[in-house]
Amino acid sequence: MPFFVEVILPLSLAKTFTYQVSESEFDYIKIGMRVAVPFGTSKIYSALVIDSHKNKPTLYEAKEIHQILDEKPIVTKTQIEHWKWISSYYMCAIGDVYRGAMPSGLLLESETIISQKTNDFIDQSKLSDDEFLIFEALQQQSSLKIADIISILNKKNVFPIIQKLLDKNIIALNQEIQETYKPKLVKYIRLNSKYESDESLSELLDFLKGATKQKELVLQYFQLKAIEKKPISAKILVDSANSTTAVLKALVDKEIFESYHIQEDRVRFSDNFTTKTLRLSTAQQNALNAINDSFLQKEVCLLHGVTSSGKTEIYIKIIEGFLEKNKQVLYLLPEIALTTQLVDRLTNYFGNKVAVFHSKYSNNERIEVWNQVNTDSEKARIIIGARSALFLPFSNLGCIIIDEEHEQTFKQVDPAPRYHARDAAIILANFFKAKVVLGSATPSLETYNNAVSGKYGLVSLSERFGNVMMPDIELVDLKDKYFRKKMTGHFSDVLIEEISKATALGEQVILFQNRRGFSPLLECITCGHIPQCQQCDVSLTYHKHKNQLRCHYCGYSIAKPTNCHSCSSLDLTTKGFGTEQIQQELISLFPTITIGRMDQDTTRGKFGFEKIINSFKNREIDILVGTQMLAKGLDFDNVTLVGIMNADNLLYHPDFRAFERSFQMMTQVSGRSGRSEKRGKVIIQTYNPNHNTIQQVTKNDYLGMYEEQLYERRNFQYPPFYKLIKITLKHRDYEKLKEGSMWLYQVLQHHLNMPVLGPEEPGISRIRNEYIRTILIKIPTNLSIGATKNQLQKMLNSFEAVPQYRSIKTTINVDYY
DNA sequence: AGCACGCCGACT
DNA sequence: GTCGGCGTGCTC
Repeated sequence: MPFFVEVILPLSLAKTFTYQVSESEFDYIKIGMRVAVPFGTSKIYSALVIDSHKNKPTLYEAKEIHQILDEKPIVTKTQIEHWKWISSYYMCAIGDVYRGAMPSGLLLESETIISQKTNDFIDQSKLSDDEFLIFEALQQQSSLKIADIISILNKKNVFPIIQKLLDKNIIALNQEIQETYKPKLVKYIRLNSKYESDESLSELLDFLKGATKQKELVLQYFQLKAIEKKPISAKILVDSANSTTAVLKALVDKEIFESYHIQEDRVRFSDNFTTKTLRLSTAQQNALNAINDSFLQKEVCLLHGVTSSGKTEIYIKIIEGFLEKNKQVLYLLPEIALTTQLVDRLTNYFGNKVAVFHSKYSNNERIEVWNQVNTDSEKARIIIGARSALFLPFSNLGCIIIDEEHEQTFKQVDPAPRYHARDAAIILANFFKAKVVLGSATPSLETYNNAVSGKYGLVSLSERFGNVMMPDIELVDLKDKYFRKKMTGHFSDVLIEEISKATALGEQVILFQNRRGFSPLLECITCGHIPQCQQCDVSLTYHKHKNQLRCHYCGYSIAKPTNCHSCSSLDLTTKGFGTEQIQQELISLFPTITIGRMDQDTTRGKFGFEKIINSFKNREIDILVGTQMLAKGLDFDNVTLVGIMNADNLLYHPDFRAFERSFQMMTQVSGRSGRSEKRGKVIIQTYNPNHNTIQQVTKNDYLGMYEEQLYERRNFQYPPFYKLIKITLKHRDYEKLKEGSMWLYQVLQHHLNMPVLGPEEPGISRIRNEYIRTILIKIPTNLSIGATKNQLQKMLNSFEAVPQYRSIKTTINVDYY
């Protein structure tokens, strides 16, 4: 009787595939193990087994698997269920989820290995130059990879030459699947047992009389041995004796020392932690109790605590509670750069139970954390990570903490799966009956709405830790300042004065300039008016090449006005200025002060971000100019002044979330100010000091912002009242794309009983020679989302069945942010 | 996603 | 007459 397994391939394919296995393989294979399988003519992939059965496929002959790659499952059944949810909810292939979820080191792809076939005489004169080069290379190394051949020949297409060599029977091809993970082995040194007695020891030292360096090393070994009583690693021995590996090797060769290896974890934190008792303030304790109470009835609880209210301490106490129940805890952060700060705090309290997982870790490091979580190891009870940590093989998850819940970086944009880590985490928690804490000083509207409606618990913390006062926010009216010539570049007199005062006292300053200030908006210099879209409640963007203003959402456009629609002034300008310019101006204003800049240009590289943060923390930098990165939960205790250079750049953004985000950004940046006794100051420069959102920031009025924006969202048909699905179409041929997207739009528009917008030409309408169009579908929450997605999928399928349009690539973004 | 198959233009 | 361009369709 034949035996079969169903597998997922790490490709963007929606189907699972069936392979044949032997009976003994069938008995051995468990769901969640990887198998290497041949796929297509020449590829081997590491597929994941999600089922095994005895039903012979009727329509095709199943191929046999190549080999089994695991001894035990490395993916849990819960994970597979979770992946299925993601693939269905976010409308992507299950293979995409598999590929996105696994550390790349566990997703092996075959590589073609070229080796020499015979040792028979080969008539080299019959080889072409290229063929000879390969032949010659094979004399030196027994095997070559395709990439090697490409570099040897310095050609892109090497397959014809390989084919010729194959025909001439000179080479053979093999597919090899390589395990890339290598355990880290540390070399240790011990004394050969024959020198253990005292008399042989003095003999030894006598023997080494002439070799001073070697004798020193042996003596150092005894010293270390006396203090440490632990195995001594080769590195420590050599370093502490100030010796060299050559000396050590000589001793090993003489059989005085022996070397041996121990496998070690790559990622370790010191285990000498001080068990600090953590005392919560009354407010914190109350919040903690309230969260625990809410967990009795609800799965998810929102902790809405103002900036600097000490949310982390509350998280620590919650984690402690779940650790006592022997549960795993997942702690998600929006930004990798924030992990370092948090890891320090958590290891201080919990010691070596903390593991970190994110994409900047090396392959080997990620696989180790994966394995530790898979075995529910003591070393990985608390996992800190960015959104991808969600995919670890938890078996015993008790709680997920999502800090800075409102951050949009939790939503993956590209590639598929385009999931939102917060929403996917809540689903994951459901599988485990685990609890979720969402934390933020400025919750997303969706989350706050869920909390207010009673779906989630809601706990508020409205005072800052240690009775630190909320910063004093002062508005500067740019219109007035420009009019009265009180501006120096982009700095108002007030801001300059406050900067001088703070720096004179040795205090630090943060200046915030939104990077996106570069997006071209038409702004009136006289009154600050920026033209808005009539239908979408967003700013119009200026398109230079067409000389018009456009809305990115509905495609509405007008010719570029010659005078301001609000005050009729002729002084219109396309606005946008960046951090670099601010830095330049600062240098000329304050030549003696050290100025740092933090944006995407300066934080490149693995530790770029940390380097800037640390030098600011160490007070090597007096003024830090930066972009939104500054808004993300960083603690600086010496900052007393925060300046927001131009709030209007934030506000007038072609995005329905612009006001919500502006509020979040300004509130978060303001929160960096005055984190110790002295009350912090915030200066917001704006053309619109009376704008509702700015007023709400000034008064720290989250609720006011929430209610106003909720009203707008209802009016303009946006989340949380409507679910958004964005379809992106791409093609090299402009006309074909235009026709195709219109075809799809009309079909959707005709069959879906809901708003369908587009097909819109986005601001960046061509990327890598491909034109882009987008269609936005708004699903009212009272309609079935699942049914709509099914309908949508059917229409996309029929779109792909139209011969002219099938070459148009479509991507679907569910819950488009 | 990759890779083979198949049908039309620019070279030996 | 062939090499090679990319449109089309399939992969268990």
